[in-house]
Amino acid sequence: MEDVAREAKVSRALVSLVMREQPNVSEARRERVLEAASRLGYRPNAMARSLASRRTRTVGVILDDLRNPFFAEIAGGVEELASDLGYQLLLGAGGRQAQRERMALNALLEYRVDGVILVSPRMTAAHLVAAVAEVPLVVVGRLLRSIDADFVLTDEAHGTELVLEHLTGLGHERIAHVDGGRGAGGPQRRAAYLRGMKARRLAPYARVIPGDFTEEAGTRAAQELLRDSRLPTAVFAANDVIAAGLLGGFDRAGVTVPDQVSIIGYDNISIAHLAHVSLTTIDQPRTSMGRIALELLLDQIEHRRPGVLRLLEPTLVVRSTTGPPRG
Amino acid sequence: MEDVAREAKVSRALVSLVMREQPNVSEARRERVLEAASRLGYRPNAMARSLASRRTRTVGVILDDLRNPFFAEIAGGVEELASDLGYQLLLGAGGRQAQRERMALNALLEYRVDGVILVSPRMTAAHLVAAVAEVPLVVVGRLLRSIDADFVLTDEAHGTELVLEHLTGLGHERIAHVDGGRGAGGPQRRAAYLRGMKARRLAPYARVIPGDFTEEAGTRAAQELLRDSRLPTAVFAANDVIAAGLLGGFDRAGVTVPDQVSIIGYDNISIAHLAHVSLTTIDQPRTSMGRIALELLLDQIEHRRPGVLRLLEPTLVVRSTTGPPRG
DNA sequence: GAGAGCTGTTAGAGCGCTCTAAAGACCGAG
DNA sequence: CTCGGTCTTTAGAGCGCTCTAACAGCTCTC
Repeated sequence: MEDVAREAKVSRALVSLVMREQPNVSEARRERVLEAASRLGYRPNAMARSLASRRTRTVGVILDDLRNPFFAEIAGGVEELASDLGYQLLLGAGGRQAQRERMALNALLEYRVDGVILVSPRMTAAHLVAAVAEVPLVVVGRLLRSIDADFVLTDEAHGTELVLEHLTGLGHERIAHVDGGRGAGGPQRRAAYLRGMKARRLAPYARVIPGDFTEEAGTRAAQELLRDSRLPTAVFAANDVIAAGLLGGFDRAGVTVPDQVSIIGYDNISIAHLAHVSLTTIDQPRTSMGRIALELLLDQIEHRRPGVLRLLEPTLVVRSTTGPPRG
Repeated sequence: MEDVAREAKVSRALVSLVMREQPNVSEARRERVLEAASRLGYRPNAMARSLASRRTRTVGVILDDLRNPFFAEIAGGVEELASDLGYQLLLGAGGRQAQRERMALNALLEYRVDGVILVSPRMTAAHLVAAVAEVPLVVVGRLLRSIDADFVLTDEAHGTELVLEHLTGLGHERIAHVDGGRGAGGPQRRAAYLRGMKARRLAPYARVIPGDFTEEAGTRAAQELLRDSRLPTAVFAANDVIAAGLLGGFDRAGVTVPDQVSIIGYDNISIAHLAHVSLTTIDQPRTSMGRIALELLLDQIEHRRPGVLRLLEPTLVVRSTTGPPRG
């Protein structure tokens, strides 16, 4: 910067003003500075800028694992908007362990990110409270009323209702559910399923098969269901990956979908739309979730304010794995 | 830091030594400093540290799009190792546009990342040359002999040979190829396919259907093949997504896989292993590619040295979409 | 033509660290 | 007791920027 100032025969301060595109710089000098900068191949040092201005123009994102498309798609939404707005993304993965998650968060805080987006965090509420005291925070996919942060959620109850409406609309009554265990959304979907079945006077047909959001859980669930004398006419999987497992399990047993059993997933991850899978499912707008999370975060960075809850509506995507019941 | 020094009754310099875990600090003082730091909730400022030490302990990763599982999995590999080694990840996406890619790179350079990993970059060789002059660079999935950077590649020719060996081993001769256009790996796979067919005296049966690494390309290719009087007995898709499109297209036309036609993909992205898809394919070790890229980068950061080329071997994964030819 | 009120420019302190060089503490050897 | 050597600690100068306050040079008003 020193060199640019000398080259353009102005003060360092003026170079700074030009680089930050501040008003009240005469056109003549602005050009002289810009020209000198490009002649010298000057590249501003964001570290120094951050140190002096106490603003890094970076945001941190912490998620479970990039290899899980659900998380990658949320990160994709954040990235897209961030780069448009000139923010830089610092990424950390927690690998489903609260411990690693906290370490990743600490690392981000050392870099003085302007804000943090936590996607389905596993850490305890106490740790989240501590974090909120240090940095603007947006939590995606998990709600904690005790914490004054922003939350981005989809309406799991509504999504589950859409599932049940769709299936009962087709005439299904014996609807089983493969649940997702304690991961984000799992308990809510199970509870909403049980509530919905009861409300429809289908409680006697309700059946929850324990799972954990993995394909194997789906495969196992298919085997378990096949052991019974009579298959349910429809199965509601807690996510698409479980549904894919079910699809495979039934396929191998010669059970056709949707002729003998309907299958519906949740999330609408990219595999769901593949023509060959063509899974009926509930769409969670992952990219939007990421984008909205960042919007809230930046707003929070600008003006500290009470936490906000953004509830997004999931939608039903009907494809080929559901149809009317047979028998 | 000032406060910690005062609290522990030592100099700032000593606090710095302790925080960096340098040797030659007496046990007594080290503990006094550590205790003072935790009492004050001191968190080192990585920006200031980076500014003073001229090392940021961050690496930049630039890829097309996080929503593409192939890229997300490579990034996942980088992230995993980075967090183990105490490096922070700055992420940028180029969205398949050379222009955006360059902007993302510039942004990373302002943050003075210690090194950059470029995954299947689209920018011109000239821009890469310029980048290499400024920062240690590792390029994944693209080779440019004129550039003195590190490269991580898989052996596309070998992978394609594995495909042809597998198919001809099953007895196939009429093997078509749906190609990937100009994206990374596409031209290499097509060329190797044509070479391999010729070497096996199957050149008359060689047939390339133009595509572009998308599912639609696969669907269209299926339609095109179905218009012919006679189907090939096997189709080699330039990647798994194309293969999925083929699968769907044939499925809808009532053509069974692998009974009437075998299908083989490339990449082994996560959908490929799903029981219901069960795609025979070539595995590219994405996570390792990311990890190795980072290893090379860090090594390059330590000691500047001539560029290195790391060629990884792809492997064949036989699942259910290939079988012997019929008719 | 003096003062107020602009706009455009600058000096210089400071952001929170690292790093070099030098000083201080402590040891055994002479 | 002094000296050289090793180990530990410290002062202080940066790292490359921003930001405040002040200043210079205007125009406008009365």
